[in-house]
Amino acid sequence: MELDRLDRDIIAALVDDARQTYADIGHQVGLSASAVKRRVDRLREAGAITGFSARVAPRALGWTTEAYVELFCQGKTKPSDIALAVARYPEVVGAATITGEADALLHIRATDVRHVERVIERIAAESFVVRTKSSIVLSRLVDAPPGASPPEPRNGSGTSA
Amino acid sequence: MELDRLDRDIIAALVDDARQTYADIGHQVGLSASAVKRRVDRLREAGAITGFSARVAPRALGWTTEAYVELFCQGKTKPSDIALAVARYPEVVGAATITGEADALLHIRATDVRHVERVIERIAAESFVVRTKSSIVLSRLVDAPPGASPPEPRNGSGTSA
DNA sequence: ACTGAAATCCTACGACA
DNA sequence: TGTCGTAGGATTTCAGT
Repeated sequence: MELDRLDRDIIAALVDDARQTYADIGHQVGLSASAVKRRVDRLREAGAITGFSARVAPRALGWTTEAYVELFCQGKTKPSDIALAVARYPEVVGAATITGEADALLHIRATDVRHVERVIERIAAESFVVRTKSSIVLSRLVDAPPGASPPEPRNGSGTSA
Repeated sequence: MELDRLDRDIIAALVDDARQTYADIGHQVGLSASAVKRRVDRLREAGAITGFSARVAPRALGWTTEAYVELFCQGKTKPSDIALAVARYPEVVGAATITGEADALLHIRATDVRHVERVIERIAAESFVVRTKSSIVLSRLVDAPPGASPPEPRNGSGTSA
């Protein structure tokens, strides 16, 4: 699907605040309320906007600790095997297969360091896991909503500075 | 602040769909619409809910490639230095200082591998950066909304399986 | 075909019990 | 906390460009 700058502006506005009125968004991007709604509906149908979600402070819910865990797996472990296994852990909030020495990288949220340890212990016990290498997060520096900025790969890197 | 199960259920409902009506949420958790609104207002004021955001499919916006980059910094680099530096890059959607060999881990989203390369090149040129070690994401396995699940560290790890 | 405007329905929000 | 009443937004329809 093709997105013009109006669509991008609307998405940016909705990422910033998903409960804004269509009139407000229209005022920001220079459109009428119904025009905005039409485009939003189209963006949802096209799959560009997958839904609307509350932004939650993990700390307020008790998730005070996070960690990244590299997974080293047996020879021919399928990504889907890893996906199925780690999806069972609510503490695993992110996972991806990656290039490099490790096969996968997990992002874990837990209530404390002891909790992290328990989860890693369990994951390390999965049949396909050979070894793990974990890093506890000391302080989070950036936590940006995904896709808030426009990807215009004209010449530079997208950064004006 | 203290959160009871009703609050958690409301948050879960809002994470699932932030544009639900208060009446719908109330129906799910067993409360009236205005009671739900009162709690939501309280949760926002307390900082448990920080806002409402549209969930966007990065691919639809052109972010087809992501990578994780470990940063090795000079002796006494402050976390705030790293934060200020990487915050200038819209491609850096996540960053944290971590334990282990590396000092920080960056999460980067870009339009293609070439774009990733350019960003890493620039970040590597930052004064405090000694070395970088990057991993391109092959496939994303899990991408959970933060804090969707309840942290009840009773005995196990939170996982029933 | 896409936009702006009007009409109807429904939700949010405050007051009261 | 639940119920009620009102103001305002959401959604549909219609006309214009």
